[in-house]
Amino acid sequence: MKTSTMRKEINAASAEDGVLLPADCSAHDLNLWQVLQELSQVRSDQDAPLLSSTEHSVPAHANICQPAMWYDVVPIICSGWAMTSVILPNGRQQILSFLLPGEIVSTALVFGPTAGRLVQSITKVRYRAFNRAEIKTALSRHPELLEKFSKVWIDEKAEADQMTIDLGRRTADERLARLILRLMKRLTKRGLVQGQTMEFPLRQHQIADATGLTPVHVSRVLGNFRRKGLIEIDGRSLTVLNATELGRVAGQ
Amino acid sequence: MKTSTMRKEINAASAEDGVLLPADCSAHDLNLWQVLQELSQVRSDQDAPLLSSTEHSVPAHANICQPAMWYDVVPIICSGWAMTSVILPNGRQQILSFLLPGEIVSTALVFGPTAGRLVQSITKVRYRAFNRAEIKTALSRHPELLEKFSKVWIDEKAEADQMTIDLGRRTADERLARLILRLMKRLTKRGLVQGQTMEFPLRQHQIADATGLTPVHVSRVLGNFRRKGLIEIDGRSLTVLNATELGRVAGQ
DNA sequence: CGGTGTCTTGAATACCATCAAGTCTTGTGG
DNA sequence: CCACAAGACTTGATGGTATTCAAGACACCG
Repeated sequence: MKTSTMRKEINAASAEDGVLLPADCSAHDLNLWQVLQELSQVRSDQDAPLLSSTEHSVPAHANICQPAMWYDVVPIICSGWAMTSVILPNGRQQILSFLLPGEIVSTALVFGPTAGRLVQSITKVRYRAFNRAEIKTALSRHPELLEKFSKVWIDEKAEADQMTIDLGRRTADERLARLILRLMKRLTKRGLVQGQTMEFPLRQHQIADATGLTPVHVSRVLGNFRRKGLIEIDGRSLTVLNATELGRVAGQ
Repeated sequence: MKTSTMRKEINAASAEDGVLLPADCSAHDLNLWQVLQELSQVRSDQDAPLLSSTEHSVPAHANICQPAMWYDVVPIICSGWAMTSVILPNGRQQILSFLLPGEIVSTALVFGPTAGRLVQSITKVRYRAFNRAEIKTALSRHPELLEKFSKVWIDEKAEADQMTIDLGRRTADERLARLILRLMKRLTKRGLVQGQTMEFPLRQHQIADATGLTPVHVSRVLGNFRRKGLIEIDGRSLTVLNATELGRVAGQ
């Protein structure tokens, strides 16, 4: 639960800038933002920042990183939704993860470039690009940063495992119910859920590419959910009307 | 096709100990074994080893780690095949990864226990259990160890991503062809493939649980592969007879 | 105002699952 | 050593879930 003052901040912020972290990304410790932010302000003897970074802003549906050019850069989402995906030669696409405010594109990216991955914005996105080499050296010098990274890594791995389980062993109904519930959980941690309502900027074809289904079938299943009174989708926001039943569909 | 001498070597090695790394796990640098091995032998001033570890041996189809007890231990496979999986309440099972000689169960395990995962041996397995706290401190003190870990981490992530793509966007034929080719690639790196033949101790129901299919359908597809002259399965070893065509089925 | 992208709905089809029976192997105890 | 049970694999018949193809409604945008 959160106070009404917080709600106001979020609404004010999202009005012009899409989804924002409260207090502009730095007021919680669930992600790397805080630590990196602090380290960016620590200065060495020569008065140079320990970690340099540049801020970028891209519109919705733009590329943040392309398969071809994998610079020496580690982007962290500041506001908005993004996603990482792979496009197969035959045109099929698989979304590997959705990236929410405060999340790093991939912890593996800190240690080396990744080939073939596409990182795209879903909403308008602001992100901060750190230098890989700098993060690497900071990581071996600051144990608390490594500690923080390992936590993110564990979360990332857990998410990936859930994805694998969903795709391998669950029905379409279960996958969609779980996607909704897991996104809500992640957004809740970041203070981005109001009651049972959250921003939900995903197109159905993106949901399909994340759950291994077709857009047509996603439409059918979500239609059923709506008719059964489980959820309500209104514009670009989603409300869970019957959380217990939705949890039952998701398999507890 | 395989020569008779090659087959003999494999058989000789596997006769008593299952699949072994050449020179007992320490002769290559693709995994953590080498580094951890060396660190185990480095001794501090008090003459205590830097990293302590205990060696274990379990028969085929035994539990190495259970969901309930996730000790402060990080196991690394020394010889044999193992797997990590999750069992859902309704009895369905999803295998998250196969573990080959030299591989760590999960890099995330170094930083904290993981709930709900099952690690089981497939063949007879020898593994070495390291202490988590010791690895953690060693990791922050020895940059080359962190460097090595990050490489393993990247590989692990790449494997997990491929798994997701396979389950989400590929047909049964593609999944099975790719599983075979990727296992062969990993075994080749470890010097465990002779020509086109490798040890292949997987049961079809395990292949099914890894690829999100049913055992029945795995049987059909593998039967087709055999009839088309793509592979040959003989006892517990697999030979790729037509690598180019199998690659084509896998989608390049 | 046409064009494009998104979503919905219907009908037919494909892929894989389920059910079921049977063979063969493996292991175990009499 | 053989008999028997249990597990592993194969194959056929049938069914269900999700895909594919197709058409139409609706909103948004230049």
